[in-house]
Order: sequence, then structure tokens, then C-alpha cells
Amino acid sequence: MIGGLDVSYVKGDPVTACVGIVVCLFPSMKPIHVHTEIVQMTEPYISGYLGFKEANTIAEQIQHIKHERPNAYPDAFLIDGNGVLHPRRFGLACHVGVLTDHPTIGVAKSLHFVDGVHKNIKARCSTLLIKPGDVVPLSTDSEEIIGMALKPVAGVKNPIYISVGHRFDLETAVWLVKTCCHYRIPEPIRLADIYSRQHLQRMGFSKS
DNA sequence: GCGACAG
DNA sequence: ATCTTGTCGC
Repeated sequence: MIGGLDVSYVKGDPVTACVGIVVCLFPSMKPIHVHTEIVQMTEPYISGYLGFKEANTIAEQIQHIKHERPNAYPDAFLIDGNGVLHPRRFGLACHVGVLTDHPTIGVAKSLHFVDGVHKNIKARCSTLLIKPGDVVPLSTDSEEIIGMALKPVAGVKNPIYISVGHRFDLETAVWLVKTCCHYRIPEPIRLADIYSRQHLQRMGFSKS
């Protein structure tokens, strides 16, 4: 089993949010557990410090399912954000991994600025990522590979950026994420996003 | 000073 | 993150 988490927000309301968690069977990606919960955020979003804003609430959901639904507790969690592909090599996925002492992988939809890694990457990806499964290593000036850009499925132009969060090696992480992708975003995270924002709407937090 | 900046 | 239906293209 593989789990995914995502946090949705309300426009103009920096406090109210909804955290969603979805657990899927592997590798079928059939969802076997879904939970969403309204939460109150206390910290602001500051680029490079996402972990300080979302890690606690995400970790709480993981502990919750671990105790309430032990038979649906997955082998690892996919987190929307970065792992060691981070200015200080410690993004949101690392925070969550340490707090829960469980394997995590960071999956970002856009490339966060990391000194030394951002050179020519965008251009290289557009030319090197041809078929599904193709990857482009994201390395530091010191040849240290801290993440990987992956073309998850056919048709998508923008890659997703994968990095180790906790108790994983990059190759295994990329393989795992790849098999979770039916669309650009791996199913556990994609579904967690859908259900969490759906919950906010049904609570009367929509915009129209 | 300018640019860059996960969710 | 959020604003958001139809629509162009394979």
C-alpha cells in the first residue's frame, strides 16, 4: 500500500485548510482508504520553509490513520513538496518522515529554487524527457544528485520533481512514483487533493 | 541592486 | 495554494 497527502486552502483565508490522506493498493492504485479533515494553520507560507507550515498537520494525519486504521497503514507516503531537493536539503517530506519515523518521498509539481541546481534544467528537460519514465538528474555543483525530474506519463509536458524524503534511495523512489502515475500527479496525492478541496466546498467555503 | 522562490 | 469551462489537438 502507498499513501498520499495534500493540503487545500481557502482563498483569502490563511487559517482554514483541509488535509486529505488517501491510501491505495500497490500497484493497482485502487484507493482503499480516504480521510479529510478541516484544520487550522498557524504558520505562514515562506518559500523554503513549507515544512514549518504543513509538516505537523500532515504528520498528525499519518499518526491518526496508524492508530485508527492500522490495516490501512501504507508502507510509505508521497508528500506534495520536496524532500532533500531543498536549499538546506531538508524539505517538507523530510520533516514528515522524521516526525512519523516512516518512509516518505517528496513529489513537487514545480522546481523549487536550489542554488546550483537550476542551471539549464528547464531547457534540458524539454529536450531530454521524451517518453514516459525518462528522467533528468538534478545535481548540485558538487555532482551530488539530490533529485530527479520525471516524465510520468505520455502527453504531459511538464515533469514532476522527485526527491528522497526519509528512508528511501532515489532510484527506488522514482520507480515507486512512476508506477503510481496514471496522470501527471501520482494517484495517492492527486486523489488526496481532489477530496480535500471537495470537503472544503461542501463545508461552504467555495468562491461562487 | 536584480533575479529566484515547493504549497 | 487560489481563480476555473470549454476547447484545441492527438
